[in-house]
Order: sequence, then C-alpha cells, then structure tokens
Amino acid sequence: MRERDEGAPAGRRVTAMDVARAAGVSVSAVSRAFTPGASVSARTRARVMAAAAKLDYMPNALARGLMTQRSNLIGIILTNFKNPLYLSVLDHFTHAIQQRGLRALVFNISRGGDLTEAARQILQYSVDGLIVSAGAISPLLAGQCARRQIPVVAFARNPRSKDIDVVCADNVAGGRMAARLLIERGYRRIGYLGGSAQASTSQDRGKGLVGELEDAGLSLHCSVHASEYSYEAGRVAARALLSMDEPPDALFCANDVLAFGALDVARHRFGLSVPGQLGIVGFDDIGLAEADSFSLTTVRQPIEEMVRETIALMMRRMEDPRLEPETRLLSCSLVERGTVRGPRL
Amino acid sequence: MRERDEGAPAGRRVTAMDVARAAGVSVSAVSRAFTPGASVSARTRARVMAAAAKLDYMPNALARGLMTQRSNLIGIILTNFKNPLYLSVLDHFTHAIQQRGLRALVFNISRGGDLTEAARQILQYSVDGLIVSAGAISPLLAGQCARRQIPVVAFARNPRSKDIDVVCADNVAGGRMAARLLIERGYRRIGYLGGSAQASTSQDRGKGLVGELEDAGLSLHCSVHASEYSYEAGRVAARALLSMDEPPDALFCANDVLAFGALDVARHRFGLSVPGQLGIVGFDDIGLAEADSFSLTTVRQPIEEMVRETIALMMRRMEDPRLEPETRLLSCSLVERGTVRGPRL
DNA sequence: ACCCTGATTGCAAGCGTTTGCAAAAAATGG
DNA sequence: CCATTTTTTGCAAACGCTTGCAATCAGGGT
Repeated sequence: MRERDEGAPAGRRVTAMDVARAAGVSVSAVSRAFTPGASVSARTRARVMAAAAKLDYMPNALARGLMTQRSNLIGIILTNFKNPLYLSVLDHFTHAIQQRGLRALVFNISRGGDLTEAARQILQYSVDGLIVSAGAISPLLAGQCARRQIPVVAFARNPRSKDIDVVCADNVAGGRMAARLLIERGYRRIGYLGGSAQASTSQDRGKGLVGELEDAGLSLHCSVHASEYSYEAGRVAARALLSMDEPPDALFCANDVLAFGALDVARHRFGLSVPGQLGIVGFDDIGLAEADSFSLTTVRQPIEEMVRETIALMMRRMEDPRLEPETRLLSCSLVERGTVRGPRL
Repeated sequence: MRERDEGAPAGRRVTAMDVARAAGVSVSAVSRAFTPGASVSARTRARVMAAAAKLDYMPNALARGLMTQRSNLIGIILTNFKNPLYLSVLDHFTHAIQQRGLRALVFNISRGGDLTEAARQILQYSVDGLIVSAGAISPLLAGQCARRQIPVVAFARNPRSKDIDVVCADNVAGGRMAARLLIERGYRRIGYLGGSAQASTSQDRGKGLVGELEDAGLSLHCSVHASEYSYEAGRVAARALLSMDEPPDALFCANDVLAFGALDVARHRFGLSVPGQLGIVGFDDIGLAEADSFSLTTVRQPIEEMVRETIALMMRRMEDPRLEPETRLLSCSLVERGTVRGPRL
C-alpha cells in the first residue's frame, strides 16, 4: 500500500512540498512559481504548474498570510441588515474587494453585538483593512488598529473624529436639498421623520433640513424618531405625526424604507393624496424607490462612488500608514419622482 | 532606548511569546490559557490574561488555523445581490455563524464570476465549510471539497445531486400552493412569470404550478422568463403577458420583486384592478411584501429555518465527514394578503 | 578558453501558534 | 512522612509557506 499517489485519494492535504517532489524542484521554486513577480524561469514555473494541476494543489492562504504579514482579508463590520441599500453596499464592496485579489470577512453586529468586541474578533485574522459601517468607533478600537497599522475606514457614518478615515455621503447637504425642494414647491409645514436619535446619519440629515428651513425663515414643523430603519417603524412614526392637531404638509424621511411606510400610512390610512396634500422626500434611492407604487422623490447616496473612495482610501493607507486621516463627504443628488408636486408653471 | 515596552508603542506585533515573558510563563501556557478546555491552572491562566490585557494581545487566528487545521472560517458564495431576500439571508447566516464562534468569508459571483474559480479562491483559506447559493455545483468542485473533507451545502438551490448536501425550500410544493389558491378563488387563465430559465428555483416553482393546474384539469395559460430577478425585469415580462390577445387573469411570479413589477404594471399601466381583474401571487415574502402599496399574497420561504438547517447539516458533517449527503426540502407557507381575491362566501 | 555579470536555484531560518511527551509539582491516601 | 496518583508545566517539533543569502548556472565579451 502506497503512502500517497497522484490522483484523488482522500488523504493528507497536498502541500508545496508534494508539488516540489513531483516537479523535481525545491519548495522555494514552488512558492516562487505561485508568486507573480518572483525570480523563477519560465521552464520551472511551467513544470511546477503542471505538477500543481495534477495534484490539485493550491497554496495555503493561512500559511502565506502568516509569513508575509498580509492576509489579503478585508474585514467589513455592518449593523444595518434591514435596509435593502446595504445589500447593494455589500454587492459593491465584495465586488471591489475581489477585483483586487482580496477577500471579504463580514461581521454582523445588528443583533446588538458590541462593535469593539466584533473588531477584536476580526483583528485576530490579521485583516489588511477594516471597513466599519456602524455606530461610533471608540478611540480604543481606533488605537488598536493604528498600533497594528491596520487601515480602518468608517463608511456611511460620520464619527466626526479626526483620527480616522471616513467616507460618507454629505448628509447635511442632502437634508438641505430636500428642504429646498419642498420649500420651493410650496410646502410650509415641513416635518422630519428621523431614524434612531444617535445615528449620525439621521442627525445630519435633520440638521440639514432644519438649517435650510431656517435660512428660508421657516422652522421645523414637527419631528419624530423612528425606533429603527424599517417600513413598520416608518408607519408608526408617520401615524404619530399625521394625527397631530395641525399635521405637517410635507415629510422628509431619514431613509427610503421609512418613507415607504410614511407614504403608505398617508395614502391608505389617512386617505391623503401624495403629493397633493402631503409631500414626501426619502433618502438613499434604493431600487424600489422607482416602483410605480411608490415613485418616491428622494435624495440619492452615491453608493458606488462611496465604495470606490473607501477602497481607494484604504489602499492608499496600506501603502503609507502615516498619512493624515481624511474625511471625504460625497455629494448626494436629488431624484425627483412622484411624491413631491411639480413646480408651479 | 528600549526594544519594546509595555504600553502602546507602535512596534512589532505582540505575540504569545511577549505575553509569556511578561507573565513569567512559557508560550505553551499562554496558548493553553486561551484555549477553553486546556490543562492549565486557574492561577496561571489569570496571570496570562492579565499580561495579555496589558499588552493588548490577541492570538493570531492565522497561525492557530495553520496549526489546528481549523480556520473557523465559513465560506459563503452568493450570486443574488438584487433580491432583498438575500440581505436577510446574509443577516441570518452571519449571525448564526458568529454565534458558533465562526466567521463568514463572503464571495460575490453576481458579476459573472465563475463558481468553480470562486470556490478555489475560498478554499485557499482552508475554510471549515462552504455554503453555496449559486447555480450548479460542478462535480469537480464537489470533488475538491470532498477530498479536502470540507462540508459543502447548496443553499436555496437544488442541484438535484446525490453527492452533496442541499437545503432548499420545497419549491414544487410552493408552486402547487399558489396554483391551488388561485384555482380555488376562481381564476382560470393562470400564467407563470418565471425567473431565469436555468434557475432550479424558477423551474421548480413553475413545475409545481403546472402540476397542480393539470391535476385540476387546467393548463398553463401562458408563461415567460424574466431576464433577471428584478423589479424592472418583472415589469417588462408582465407587460408582455398582459398585452396578449387573451391575457391571463392571474399571474404566479417566481419571486416577490418580479411580482412587484407585475403588480405595478398591471395597475398603473394596464389600469387593471388587482385582485379583481388580475390575481397575483409572489414568492419569498420579503419585508416589503406587506407594505400597503403591494400587500402581496405570496408563498413564504422559511429562510430562518433554512439557515438553521444549513448550519446544522454543516456542523454534523464536520463531526463525521463520511455521512451520506442529504437533501432537505423545507415547506413553504402561504401568506394571504391583498393580491388574490377572497373566497366567495 | 576565461572572466565577469546577471539570472535561477536551493538551503535554512523564520512567521505565531498548538500539542505530545516527559519532567515537575501538587494532591491524595495510608 | 512517603509512595502514588493526578495536575500543571515547559520543551521542542510541527503546521505550510516566504525570503535573504550564497551557490550555481548560462551567456557575453575578448
């Protein structure tokens, strides 16, 4: 009985050494054959590759990572698994990451996991970078990453920290755009349907709204914070606002899903005509915002661009870890559809 | 100038050896302190933990994985980044995986990546398991995993292979449920708005529909395959069906997003009343199906249960790799809302 | 044919852990 | 208090790869 044969016996895992033996070269040669710019002749590389193929060998990324100090892993920490926007965020991130020969290690802290703990878990895999789209990044966490020279970038959340890279939509400006549109179209009793009170995104969007209203000599008519970023939460929040004594004639919602809830409650429960009696503006521009049923006028976050910037920032810092942290606010754009009335002609 | 001090100099990464030195023990002790059931006294463990905390040490998962042959990584390969259902799938998977002290390595092949190639990439990280929710799993791939003793399970896709574990909704039965409901409620010209023709899910749902129709002495009135699982594709497909000479009076759609498209086209472009003139049944029961605007009657996939089964199957096979592959079809349930008319009283 | 240069190669020392084994220490029993 | 059993401990050998270094080789010029 032989110890190991070519072919496919369910045996010991095949290592560079097996390939080396089969190809009649050293392990170093095998390693070099699998390393793009390495010093190895075409002939041996071919030999090695042939042997590798026959044995169904592939380099062990763990061992390689251990040795090179580069795991080729990028950690992604996410909270928001309710907002469809984040499916597309993940789509773009994983795609961009793979394009660069990296892999995505994703961590979910939506069920009340602790961010710092999550980061610890992920750091154990010595990721080459960390993308965090979740509440505040503690200085502790930032420190841990800095010490290990691991680039972290806060995505679509603005920790307002000068110690960290952040890529985020310009939510304040976005809020202003929404306000300007509503004012321009003749709405006067404008309310804010925000997300959770601590979320920087919700705060900033509201801030922008209020700022622009005040610039126009108006003031915020009413506001409420939804318990979470979900359709249902949007409904209950909107119901509260619309049953006030003097209800708003327009609502700016902190995100599209909330807006859907508000829209449905307004139309189907309060019998209001939208945009006639109530104007609604959302935020994000998720896919379904353009569905006829909603046809939601909304502020679009440039997700793809944000992802691109995030990766770029990360790569840049991987090259030179002592760069000054940067905050990049990308501009949103207004997508007009059917929930805000047209300009008076 | 000292080589390394406690505190937080941005220096060499801190290893078990540093902790050992600081705690006055051997590296083995450190390792054992961090390994749950290991043979180590409470006193030394405490010492080690204290030193570790002071130095901000955490074990290197790569090295550990290399040594133990268990990376604690689970690979997830996904195609469908357009269907919101998959955000919740990811939510549940990442959560379940983390619960068990594992991490999720996710790979996106929606942009036309090759599954077998993706798997190769992921296998390099010597994942402890692989979840594949994408087209057909080639025997080649299955073989590679089997040889390496890596459990693979096909999720929400039925490769109809006896060589692999699969967890899937019972799509045929689901199709039948939809058909039965429509027939019962008096619809007679029932059409199928399928997804891509190769997808096992779309095939099976259609098969169920047709089967039940034939059992009732009816036949499929018409059918079409949408180009992809998206709202827009649903619209164009529905438009085609509804502009036939004798249009269907009910549509079973291969998934909710397609159904949304169909619903909107029917109501807003064809001016049809739903469910009066046209009945619509979707599949999945994604969050927004319950929105007032859609209030979609649909066949619910038991996602949470499916995820649970998938993980269970995987763990089981990790214990005993020579188990017979199993195919688990989980039953769907009908969620009646407003797009199919009520029973005649 | 000979020396010099630059491209390939193999050796061996790591990377940061875990773990079998045997020695040391602590606990137990008489 | 000693012999015996049970815990704890450290040593050193892996795990599968990369890489600096020195040795080897091929080629070019004279």
